[in-house]
Amino acid sequence: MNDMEKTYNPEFEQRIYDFWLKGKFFESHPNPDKEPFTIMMPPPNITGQLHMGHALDQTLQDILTRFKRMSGYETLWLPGTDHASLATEVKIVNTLREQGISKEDLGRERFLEKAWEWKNKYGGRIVEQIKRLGSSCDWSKEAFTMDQNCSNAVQEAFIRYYKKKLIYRGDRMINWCPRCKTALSDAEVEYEEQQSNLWHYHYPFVDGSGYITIATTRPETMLGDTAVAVNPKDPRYKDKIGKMLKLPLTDREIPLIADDYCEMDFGTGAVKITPAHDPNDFEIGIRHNLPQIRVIADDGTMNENAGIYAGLDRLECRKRVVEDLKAQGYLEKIEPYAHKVGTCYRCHETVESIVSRQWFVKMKPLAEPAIKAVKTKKIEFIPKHFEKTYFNWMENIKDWCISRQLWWGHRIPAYYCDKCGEMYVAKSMPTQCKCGCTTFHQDEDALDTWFSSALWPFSTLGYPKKNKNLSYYYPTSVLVTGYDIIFFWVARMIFSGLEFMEDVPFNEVLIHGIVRDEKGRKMSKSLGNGIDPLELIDKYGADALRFSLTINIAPGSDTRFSKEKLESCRNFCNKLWNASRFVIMNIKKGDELDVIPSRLNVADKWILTRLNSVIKEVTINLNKYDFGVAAAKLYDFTWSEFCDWYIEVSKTSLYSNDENQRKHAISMLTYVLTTILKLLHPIIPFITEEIYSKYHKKGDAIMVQDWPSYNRKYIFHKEEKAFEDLIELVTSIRNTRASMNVVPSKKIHIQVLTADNNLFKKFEIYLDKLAGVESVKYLNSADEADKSAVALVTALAQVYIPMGELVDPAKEKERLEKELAQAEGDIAHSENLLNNPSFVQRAPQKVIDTEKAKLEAAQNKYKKIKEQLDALK
RNA sequence: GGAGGUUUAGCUCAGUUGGUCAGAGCACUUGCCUUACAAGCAAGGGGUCAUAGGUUCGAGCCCUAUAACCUCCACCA
Repeated sequence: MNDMEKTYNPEFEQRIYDFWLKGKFFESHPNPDKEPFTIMMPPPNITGQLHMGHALDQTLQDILTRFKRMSGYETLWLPGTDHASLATEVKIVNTLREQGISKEDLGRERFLEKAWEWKNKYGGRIVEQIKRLGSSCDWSKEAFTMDQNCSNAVQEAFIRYYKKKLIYRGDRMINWCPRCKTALSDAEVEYEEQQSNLWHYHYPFVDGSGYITIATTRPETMLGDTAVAVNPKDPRYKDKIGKMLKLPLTDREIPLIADDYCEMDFGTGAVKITPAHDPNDFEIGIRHNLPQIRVIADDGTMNENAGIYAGLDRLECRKRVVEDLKAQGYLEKIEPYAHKVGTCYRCHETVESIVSRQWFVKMKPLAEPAIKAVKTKKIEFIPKHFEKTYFNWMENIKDWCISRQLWWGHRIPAYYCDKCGEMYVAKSMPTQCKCGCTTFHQDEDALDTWFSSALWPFSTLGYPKKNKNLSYYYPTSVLVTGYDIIFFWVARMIFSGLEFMEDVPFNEVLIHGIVRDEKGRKMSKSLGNGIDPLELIDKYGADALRFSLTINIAPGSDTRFSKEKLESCRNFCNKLWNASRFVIMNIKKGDELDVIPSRLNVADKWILTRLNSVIKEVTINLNKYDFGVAAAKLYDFTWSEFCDWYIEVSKTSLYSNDENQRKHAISMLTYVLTTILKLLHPIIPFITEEIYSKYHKKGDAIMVQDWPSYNRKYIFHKEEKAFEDLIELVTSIRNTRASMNVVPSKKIHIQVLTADNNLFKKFEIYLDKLAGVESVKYLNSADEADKSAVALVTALAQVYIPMGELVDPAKEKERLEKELAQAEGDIAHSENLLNNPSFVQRAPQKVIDTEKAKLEAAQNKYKKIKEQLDALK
């Protein structure tokens, strides 16, 4: 029966995963008799490599999925990947560049062929890596944001938005990445603090009446200035408003205008206005009807409007402009200044604000119901405080720029007449324009990746086609993700779901933190502090990694990864392995397994009561997504109660000559072990499945067993207390042995004075194994005790251990006095409370009762210790 | 400039509606190859729960300030 190795070795994980796949245990089908439980996996980028963030995200989702599956839900965890428009395109462009090819050389179609080639070759990597974690998702439904389903959904959504006038095309201020050469949404810009300068220089009035000094962080944009603005109330400039200024380094003249936007106390109070390259200036430009002069080209160099500076990179131009201003006497001072600069979230190049013709989603009408859905608790964030983050973003949202100057992605379904330029938004190219022309060209741009991700909860289920999956699984149950993509993704799924499905995409959003390194730093490529989960799995096993990511985490907070924690979890697996190995090696043919015998001893009743309590707590905590607590409870129960005490105690039965006792012990041990394995399964699926298979029918899978339920029938509070008293007694004896340096092999004899000899006799058989007690002599009174014995006072009994010369009366007296003092302290504490009238009046009866019981116990103990002390004298 | 979070043992973190809540793992000390496990067993040391007030019969837990650190959002040139 026992082919288990002595040390836990997770090499069986691959075999177990194959077993699950073969059994189709992960697959889900709409079942009207069951309630669905659905999770949509946040699709990792096809360019991605598994990192610790994925590992955490996957583990939590898998725990939920496995838990709900065992709890009787029709469980679907739908996996997939994201085409990651920008990230993938950059990757392919780089690969091509190494071969000396540019994407323009290749042309759109050939480029896309290459991209699909790349996707087919590498896009599955991350999926294989996810499988190594043990994720129990339904691979038969695996989706990709650019597969037919999702593309249909994207087209449908775009067209419906457009018809409702929620998508429009226009010239707006957008964020432009000069390296990626595409527009970016506001969410895709990351702000980084940079050390820069505030350059002060002046613009002279045309009429020769002096000059006005402005301060800027971006001198090169002055070439596109079309005004200088001051606050209308600013006394310094009040009478000069409307006058014309000469723009240095150019031959242009610009007006001095008044706008409330200008703060009087910042810089010089005067702001140069560049409507084509700054979002605020853009607004001011519109208010004052100023011309927009673009001076920066798409590639980040200065364009023809920059005169002699044309062709220079914008940063080079900055230097030259400053030099020239200085040479011509305009520059006044340069002040060091730290400010935040927007950078591209992919390549971290400084983004430029540029006025450009792009596609936008009108956000206000969409945000409103999305806010309401959370306010009315149709969607709940866990932890709740993330709702504030969500509201803050949604309430201040601006229109979403969705067009990208990329090829890899969903091409915008807009077509333009070759002759008159009339635009048609449709699923396919129109055949005839109203001008009569029959040739068209499609919009060159692709959509923001997040446009398709936003549809994920229903596009993966076949939307826009009405079908069984969609109606059964939507809305999904819970979305599990990190707080870093609340804006990118969660918020957008919410308004998209409400818009197209007329229902929320999920009922709950479980937000978890990020995995940091042992110093608390974010893991990042640039820091080089990333840890490869695959290496950890190779060395310690996926179960150990999963457990280490689960135990003691608090919802929503970041967690630090440490090797020590991982090792302790691996050790736990080893412990579980060996405890199981022990139980299994004692199973004999014909033994009844996994059943609770009809007659139970005190130890059985204790472990069953404890087990029931653990079932209850683990179930409650998993239901409220408190994985850290659930894992910790299981860790403690398995190790400190089942292994340390119950198994130890049951050895007495297993090794006895009484075959009935052995059978009884095996039934109980397998029952408790199997229950533990089930409870642990969602967290550490591989090892629990492997162990389960060792003593169950071939093909039986623990992953589809029923979740253990709390059973009131097996709650025995009296025996629970009695066994805990035994633990106290044994610990007390061990403590004495240790402090007296009695080697474990040396047996001792004890004398016992107890109120319940029968109860103690039930425990007597354990004492040899647990405390090295060879014989017990029952006393009728303390007087009969050996006078030179060490005396222990416990709830169960007074125990006298004759130690012969080993006992130093002085030391023994000291020990007893210490215990006496402690008992005195306890008594004083309780008495204080109970003598306090307001406590007795206001505290609940339950609290008062326990306090009274405490007092009584302490008084008892005090009395007995006192007797010992007196006897010593 | 707003918003949120964190602060508990040497380290990493748990502490559910205020009433055995002062805990776990690792580290540390001591003794053990006790026939499941040295990735182990047993015993132990170690914390004014950031600071100062307040509410309460009772406060890591609730309230108010303060400090330190972290994160997100925001157009101050």
